[in-house]
Amino acid sequence: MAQKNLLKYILLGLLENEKKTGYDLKKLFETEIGEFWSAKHSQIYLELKRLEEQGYISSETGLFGNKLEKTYYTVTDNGRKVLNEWEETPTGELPINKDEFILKLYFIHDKNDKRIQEMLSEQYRLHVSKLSHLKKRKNLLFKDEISRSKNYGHFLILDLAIRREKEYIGWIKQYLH
Amino acid sequence: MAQKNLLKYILLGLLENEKKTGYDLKKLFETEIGEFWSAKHSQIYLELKRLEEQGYISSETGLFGNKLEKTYYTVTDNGRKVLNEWEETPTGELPINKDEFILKLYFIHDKNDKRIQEMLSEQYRLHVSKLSHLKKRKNLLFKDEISRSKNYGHFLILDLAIRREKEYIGWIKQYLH
DNA sequence: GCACACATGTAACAGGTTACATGATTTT
DNA sequence: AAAATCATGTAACCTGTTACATGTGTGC
Repeated sequence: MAQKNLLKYILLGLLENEKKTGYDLKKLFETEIGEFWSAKHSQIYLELKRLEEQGYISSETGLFGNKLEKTYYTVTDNGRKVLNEWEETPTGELPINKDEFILKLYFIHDKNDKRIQEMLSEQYRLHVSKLSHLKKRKNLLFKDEISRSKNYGHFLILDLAIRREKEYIGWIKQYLH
Repeated sequence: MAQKNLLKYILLGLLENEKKTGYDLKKLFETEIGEFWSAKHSQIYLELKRLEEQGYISSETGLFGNKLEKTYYTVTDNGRKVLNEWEETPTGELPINKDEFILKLYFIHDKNDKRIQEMLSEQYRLHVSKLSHLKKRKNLLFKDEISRSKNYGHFLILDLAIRREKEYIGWIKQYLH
């Protein structure tokens, strides 16, 4: 995936309702966003620079709370415009989920190859652990109806992620003996 | 995803049992492999060159069947070695599935935002169509037990893909009104 | 004869990771 | 005092896409 620059929209989306520093954004990628997107700080800081040059965000540097020097970014009207345009554009074309485990499995031809069971066990561990993590997130963030209504999109994708993990685990169980 | 060079192993894996041309490989990415990986011919031809330089594959150019000039590639012993090493290495770390639709949804906060239903309908169409395609593939390739045993890994991942699409559709239905 | 599939390549560029760098503040 | 976290950046490099480029064989 080398060309669509979706990071741009993620940053605009994250800055939409609240000014944030590059570091704040970086941390979001380690938690919340990390479940469905990744980006390193090096890329984030560069992209922020570029977005500012393009006039989609504006920055404000200074000593906030008299401590470290920070640079806060806010979305401009122009930025809000491109974000909305993106949100309204139909996505089309399902993405290909590049999964190394799937790939390895594809190249194992023999039903009785011992590696299949080893690989399935490893995946079982990983997916059970991921499911547990996702469930905790859901409980933490979306206990009540109000929190769901406030961040409905996030609730929906978390729900999808959980269903997906359950299904994945069901599949593994079917073939793991 | 810019560094693991998994294409290398895909090419080795595809060449393992049968010599193929760059064009043959390209076509595989348009069908079979295309369901879980993508690569353009420009990248394939370059990677083949590199793999040959590194001694993992060898080539044979000529007029096969007295028609077009083609270059066939075969895996060397060295290539087979690195392929096996990769297959035996535990994959670890679940991949992040970068999905633009998921991303857009994440940034829609209001439960009653009309765009949610539009997006869900679009995804419904896409996933129903994908599911139908996958089912056809399964019927075509894995009708009987023998074909399953011969390409068991492929059968497994096709089965997973089908379950995944069904689950995805179930999720959409739950929230689409 | 024309369109399409076969067949192979190169070049420019964009997106993303790793590594290099630096310094302040907070926690142990 | 040391370690961890906060905070921001640059440079080298690799992967992968898009576009450019060229020529042959086959089916209509």
